[in-house]
Amino acid sequence: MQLHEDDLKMHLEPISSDRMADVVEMRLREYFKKKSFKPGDQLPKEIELATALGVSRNVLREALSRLRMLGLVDTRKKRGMVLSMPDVLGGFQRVLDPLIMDDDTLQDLFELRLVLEMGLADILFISITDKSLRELETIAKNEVKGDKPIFRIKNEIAFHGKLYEIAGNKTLKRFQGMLLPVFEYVVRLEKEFISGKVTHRDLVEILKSGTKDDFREGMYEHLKPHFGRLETLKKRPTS
Amino acid sequence: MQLHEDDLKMHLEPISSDRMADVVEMRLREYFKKKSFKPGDQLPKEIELATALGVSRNVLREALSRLRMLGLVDTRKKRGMVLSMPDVLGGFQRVLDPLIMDDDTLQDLFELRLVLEMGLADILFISITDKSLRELETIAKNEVKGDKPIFRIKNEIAFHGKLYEIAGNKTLKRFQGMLLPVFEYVVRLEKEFISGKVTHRDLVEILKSGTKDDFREGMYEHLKPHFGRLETLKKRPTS
DNA sequence: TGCTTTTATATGTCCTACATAACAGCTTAT
DNA sequence: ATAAGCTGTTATGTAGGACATATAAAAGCA
Repeated sequence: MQLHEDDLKMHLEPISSDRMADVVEMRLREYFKKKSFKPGDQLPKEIELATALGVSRNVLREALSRLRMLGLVDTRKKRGMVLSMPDVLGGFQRVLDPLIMDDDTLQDLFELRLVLEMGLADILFISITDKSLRELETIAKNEVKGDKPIFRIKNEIAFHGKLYEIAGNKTLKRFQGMLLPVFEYVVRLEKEFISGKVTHRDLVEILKSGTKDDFREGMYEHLKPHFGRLETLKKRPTS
Repeated sequence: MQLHEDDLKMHLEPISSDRMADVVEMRLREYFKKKSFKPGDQLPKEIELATALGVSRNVLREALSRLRMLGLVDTRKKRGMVLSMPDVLGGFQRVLDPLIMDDDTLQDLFELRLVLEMGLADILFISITDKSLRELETIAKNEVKGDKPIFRIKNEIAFHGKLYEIAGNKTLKRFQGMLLPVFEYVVRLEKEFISGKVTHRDLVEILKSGTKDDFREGMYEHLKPHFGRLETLKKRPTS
């Protein structure tokens, strides 16, 4: 039944949600694509677009405002509009508030973080250098111990963020940084934080002299409490 | 010189990009948070918000249009506005066009997909059942062989998508589905596609009787050409 | 009480007007 | 002749009013 519903949603989009701005936004995006505009290219003026689409400048501007928000178009007075390179994570960031997400999505993002951490190993081992390893070690050794959540979050962001940085992937680093608060939120919902047996310092040691598989195993142990939680959750049919 | 520029960017944010709609959007989001509105809660009327913020209804509506796009607010005539649960991936999806991304981001997303595939193993092994394994096998066995890219993409989406489905993570499945076209775009840019030695059917066999580590190794081999490409890319300083 | 009609109201759309920034072309001073 | 300054043009940014439309709530009716 659930699958059937999803299938319906996939093929049958809700008909005209009655908002012109929605349609205009879509049409504009299609237009840009069809004309294969590239970043930097000049776009027609507002009035031209509005009349061409048969809507008021007002509605057009509502749609443009969206595209501007996403960084897809850039507008300056007199100079007109140009297509530009959007920030891929911008739209994601604006919506990532744990308080306004449904539980399933919250759970999905929780798992997403685990997937990222576990999957990072391969790229990490390709990119790591002695220098970056030393920097990581410094971070791990400077960690402030204490039960206070603020410290733990700071440590987590610093250490794991550094891992992504070493992997040389700015987008991934930002992504993970955005995901962490959600992750912490879920953890705190459930129960008191139980730390894994493998610490950040242990992970550094593994990186120094261990293999890729060792690291994966270490990371798994580091995240073990969370995986444990998953196991009890996934086995029994949710909702 | 490049580093100097980055340093400047870090400390000197561009001053007020001058658009009221940007400010209003931010202020509204702050307001919702401060009042700790939850999905379903009624929001003030447009006019009230506009006068409170000291802007025209026009500007306010531009900001609201953005929030509506993200699914953050829902508006109906007469009924007013209510806060609602946004689609976390909606904003991401709207921006995911390989043609308008810079090369670094493209590369980052390419790697992201690899990370996801490699990191999925743990959750996969927690969630997999006999039934889903049979379904996966059916997909792998029905694959149409042929050099045509269309078939390859379809197979990839079907098979790997099923993996995420088995993992029981709808968000992740959607996410991966959105990432795949970007991935394929990068692959096709580089050179002719070289298939890994481990096929989808092999992966199914591993899932049947192998361990988690076996599966990871298999997946790595399946994606080997891409990892190989990464290695040559990451070793030499990129730009 | 239960159904229908009316009314009030908040959003959706359009229009006009003017402010503002930036470019282009001209003028002027050295 | 070149550089500096002035001026008009132009496209976006903002404001405010007007009306359409859907719909919740109230009033009217059986």
